[in-house]
Amino acid sequence: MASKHILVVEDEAPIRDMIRFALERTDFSVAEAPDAQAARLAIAERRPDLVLLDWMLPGVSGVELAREWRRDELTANLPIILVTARVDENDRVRGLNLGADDYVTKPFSSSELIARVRAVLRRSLPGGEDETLELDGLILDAASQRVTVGDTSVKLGPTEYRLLRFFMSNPERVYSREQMLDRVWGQNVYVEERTVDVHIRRLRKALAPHGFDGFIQTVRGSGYRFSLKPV
Amino acid sequence: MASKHILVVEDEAPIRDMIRFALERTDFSVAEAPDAQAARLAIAERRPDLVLLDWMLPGVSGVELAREWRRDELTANLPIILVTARVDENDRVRGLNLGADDYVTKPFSSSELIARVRAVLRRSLPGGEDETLELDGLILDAASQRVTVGDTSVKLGPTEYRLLRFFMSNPERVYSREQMLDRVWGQNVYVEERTVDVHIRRLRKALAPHGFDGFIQTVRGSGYRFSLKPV
DNA sequence: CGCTCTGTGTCACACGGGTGTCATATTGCG
DNA sequence: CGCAATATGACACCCGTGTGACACAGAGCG
Repeated sequence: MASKHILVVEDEAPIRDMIRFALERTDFSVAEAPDAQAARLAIAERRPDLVLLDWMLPGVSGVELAREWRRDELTANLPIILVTARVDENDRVRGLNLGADDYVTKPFSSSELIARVRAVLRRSLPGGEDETLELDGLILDAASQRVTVGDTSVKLGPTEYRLLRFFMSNPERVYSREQMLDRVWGQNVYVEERTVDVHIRRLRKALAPHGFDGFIQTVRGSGYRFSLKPV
Repeated sequence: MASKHILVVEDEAPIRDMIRFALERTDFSVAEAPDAQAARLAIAERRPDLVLLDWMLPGVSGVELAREWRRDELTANLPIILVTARVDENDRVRGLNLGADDYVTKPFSSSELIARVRAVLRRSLPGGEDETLELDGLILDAASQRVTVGDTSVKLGPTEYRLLRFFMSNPERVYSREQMLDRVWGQNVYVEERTVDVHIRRLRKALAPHGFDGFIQTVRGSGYRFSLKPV
């Protein structure tokens, strides 16, 4: 397959070089940007499959940049791995809560970096692009981030959307709450497992008027499953 | 909750004991092997959910063993964590390249070990492989945790499901109540042996409408057996 | 700057079903 | 027949899940 393109946004040249070296050795294609402005240009020029984003940047910080991208429809589901020297737990939580897919703290080994990059890419692969999923009349259009059934649209929050997207990409399969947190919320997030229940309920509630709530099934003691077959 | 089974391949007894202690305290089920040959036997006897493999072993080294497993279709995606005293980055890369899922260097703390074990297990599917077992029309799909016969699905509680899964993975063989408690309930659990009888009955009752209850046979004085041949 | 609105995570509580244990009936074997 | 092992039904407890409410943080807007 064509090698994945990765954008490295990092102001310190030595670290940037180290990352580039590690990535290129593993056969990734790499673009670099020292600051937010350069990063915007780089993205416009060639859309990367993943962004390695330094938390601390001169001028517009990595956090702000990430939030900016998350708001824009075009870049909303661009996989982002935050790179930071901070170890503060609060920062970690904040970073992940704004939608980063993973989090790497300096110093890190190149093998760790590669592993995380691979993991995130692997997860975002199915349906990472503007794929539109359709299951039994339920249509999820990734390009417009919209879910419709027939001609009426289903109103979903961002998390519910990602949850449904995950389910529709992986139907007929049981996932534990932990796995769902990993793949829908992002790796290394610390949120209560029971939070999943709440979002499951919200998703069910949103799907109920259209009769699709039965597809989300509880597997007691294990987790949840998205299935076309009734219980 | 059936605990995960972990095989520890390590020639130095003190280290092996330390690892075993740390794992068992965290409620993992542990098997040990001091060398490659013993490891092969242990895997044949009971397939582990994960292997902790020492790099340096007398005779056939851990690296060779890992490569051997990776070649065999049956063990190709068995999660492996390499344990080693080496810190050379080249070795690390070699280890990961031959398919190890993670890498621990001695000396390591038991908490680090546990963390890595958990992380690797989390990535692999719940219940090990997503194999689907089929015996004479009775289908058990591990991915969706569903049991079907024809197009109707069989309603099972969690314990009955695990029990049936155990039986279908090991048919034509008698197991004592004690063995079944170990493998289905998980070791370190204290429940009455008679409890097995009750769950056997529940499983039979669930399978009866489909005519599969005869497969679960009582072996008086020994235990139970799952067999396609009638008594 | 302050307001509202929306989305999110966490908690408390309710409830239903799963689970283990016992008492009793039944079966198998010497 | 007598004893031991197993089958079965009943039952109480408790864990896992559903659900509503709430606090909090950002975004948008005047």
